Amino acid sequence: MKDRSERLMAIRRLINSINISSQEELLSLLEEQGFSMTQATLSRDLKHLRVAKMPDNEKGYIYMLTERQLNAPTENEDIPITGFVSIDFAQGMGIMKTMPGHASSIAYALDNLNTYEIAGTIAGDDTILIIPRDGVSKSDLVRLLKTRVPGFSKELIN
Amino acid sequence: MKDRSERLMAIRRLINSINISSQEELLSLLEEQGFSMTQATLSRDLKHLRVAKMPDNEKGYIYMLTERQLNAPTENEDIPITGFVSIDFAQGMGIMKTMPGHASSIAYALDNLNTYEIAGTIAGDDTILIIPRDGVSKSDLVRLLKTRVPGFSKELIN
DNA sequence: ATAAAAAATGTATAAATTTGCAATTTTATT
DNA sequence: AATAAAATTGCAAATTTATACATTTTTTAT
Repeated sequence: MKDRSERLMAIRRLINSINISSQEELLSLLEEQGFSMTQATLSRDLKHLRVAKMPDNEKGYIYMLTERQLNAPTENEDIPITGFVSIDFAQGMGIMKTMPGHASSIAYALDNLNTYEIAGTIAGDDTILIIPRDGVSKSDLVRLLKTRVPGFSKELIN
Repeated sequence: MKDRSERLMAIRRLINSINISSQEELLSLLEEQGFSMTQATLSRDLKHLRVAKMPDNEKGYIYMLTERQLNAPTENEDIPITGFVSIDFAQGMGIMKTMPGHASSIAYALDNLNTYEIAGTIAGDDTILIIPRDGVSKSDLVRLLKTRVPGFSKELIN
């Protein structure tokens, strides 16, 4: 069985690319991709991802990613980020190490995720300070990264 | 009993100002305001208004106006429009008569409703051509105006 | 004004979604 | 590695929402 973060990422992708009108429908799609779970878990996942359900002319009701809606102009795809080395946590903040010179481009990509959890970032040359919003825990942040950043894995966490 | 358009407008206002998590809850609020209806009708109203339900940290789930979300930068309040005289329909389009010189400001306000139904407007001096999107009927348009434009009443329709 | 057509609504029910609880799995700590 | 703490999940039940159908109301056309 694949892991939860992969599943959350898959859910985002599906909702972004297909108009889906029920959890049962989404569940089938996920099962086709090798995920195994119950509808109850899916309900919790959708809540976690802040997925909204809205009326739609064609399909009656469809699921939508809400971060995207909130930032209409910019496309909000999962941004490919390369060059990070590791991440650490201290003082309630994330300290991400990158390859030399890569910090600002990665920080830019992180900013563009336009996610609730990250209040802001500050980039030097090979280090990024990630400032989480109040109430956001280390594990929230880790989960976010695993969910939104392809290639991000737990091996990078110190 | 008040009429449907008033009710739709009231629903918009409530959803905009309060975080509401269920139709039953909204139903009570509406009843306090003198509306009388069943949950089934409310469900249909919400679908009609394209109201989405999305996860929320505080209340679990809340209803949201989706037009607003889609146009984050501009606030999307009901815009007070004064100076219109009457509206007519021909060739599938709306022809709105206004007081002299008022056409362009009203057209501007209409554009800023950012509503699905209206594809665009063209304003002269005292006449506005309202071009509905394909598939939008005269009554859809009338309902929209009654719903979004305070003071708009059926007496103005020719 | 009357008939025909379209729209709106309630009732009852079906469908969809959320959640409490207990159990399992994962993560952190000593 | 062992234990404690936290997170994830399934199951079943409760809650919430949508809708088929019949009926009433409103609109449109004659």
